[in-house]
Amino acid sequence: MPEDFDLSRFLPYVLNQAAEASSAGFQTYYRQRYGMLRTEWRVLFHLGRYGGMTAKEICARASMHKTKISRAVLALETKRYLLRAPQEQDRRHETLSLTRQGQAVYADLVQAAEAYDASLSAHFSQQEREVLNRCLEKIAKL
Amino acid sequence: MPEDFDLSRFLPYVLNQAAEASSAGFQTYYRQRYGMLRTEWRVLFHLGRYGGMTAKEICARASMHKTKISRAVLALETKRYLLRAPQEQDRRHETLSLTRQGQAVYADLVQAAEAYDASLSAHFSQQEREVLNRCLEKIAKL
DNA sequence: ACGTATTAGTTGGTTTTGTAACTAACAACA
DNA sequence: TGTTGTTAGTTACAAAACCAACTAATACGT
Repeated sequence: MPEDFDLSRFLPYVLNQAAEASSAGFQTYYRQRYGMLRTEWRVLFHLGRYGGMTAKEICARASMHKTKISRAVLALETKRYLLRAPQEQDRRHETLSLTRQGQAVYADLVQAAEAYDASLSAHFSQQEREVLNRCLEKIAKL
Repeated sequence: MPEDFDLSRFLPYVLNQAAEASSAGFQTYYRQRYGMLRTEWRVLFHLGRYGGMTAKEICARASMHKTKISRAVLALETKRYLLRAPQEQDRRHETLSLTRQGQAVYADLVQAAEAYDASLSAHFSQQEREVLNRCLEKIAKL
């Protein structure tokens, strides 16, 4: 029985392979160009897209652990891509927001991401792309 | 323009989220039960499924770096799940193969993987499952 | 007001990964 | 044979991820 188990049909395996392969190209871009890590561009994108929010909110949205976020925020702050502003009514919360420079980097990365995604999508039909997205979102929310 | 970029449509991002989410359940199983790491079960599965082969061949098939393999092989050897046999005509190559115990673990993990995959697949139609697999394999080979 | 419990975020120490340099075995060709 | 080049696999060191304990601010019950 075990003989016919096929790794290439085991969803967690294939998903990981695909995720790694698909990340490689974009990673090269933000690493070489801005010396950024995966967690860093993710935080940057959340702030760029949805505006100022706290680290906690990014945790929830991106489902990343708070220590990852904490370090990514520090790195982005050091690069002067974001600012922290402790909230008045509760100084434990700090609202994070992008600086001008951070916004510029975000804008550049967005266009790179769009171009990259387009080059990936070119391999699929409209319908495949829809099924793919629907399924992946469903899995991500498990 | 950057305002309408949607992370949840950026393939590398969603793929990573999905990959992580889908791996979690199975990971719990092999970690708790056998103290294994991701690279370790992958090596174990390659040997279990395709029989004895060298580290190099596993590298190629699984597209993992040789140092990862090297460490996983050491770990599996220490657990007495596999044996090394240097080839006579070229002692640089060593053929790796599972011990009885390794085969037993493999068999157990295969059934766990099958059950787990089935529980994931339950969320999708036959057709979705096919599209998904086809697309993922294509991406993995990029 | 005071002690206890929560919550946002950080820090420290260990584990895991990544990268580059290394060793050992072989090949090829003068 | 000896020199140079390649290849399989390992090791050492640096970068990054993981987890648990921590700090500081607030809330809540008494």
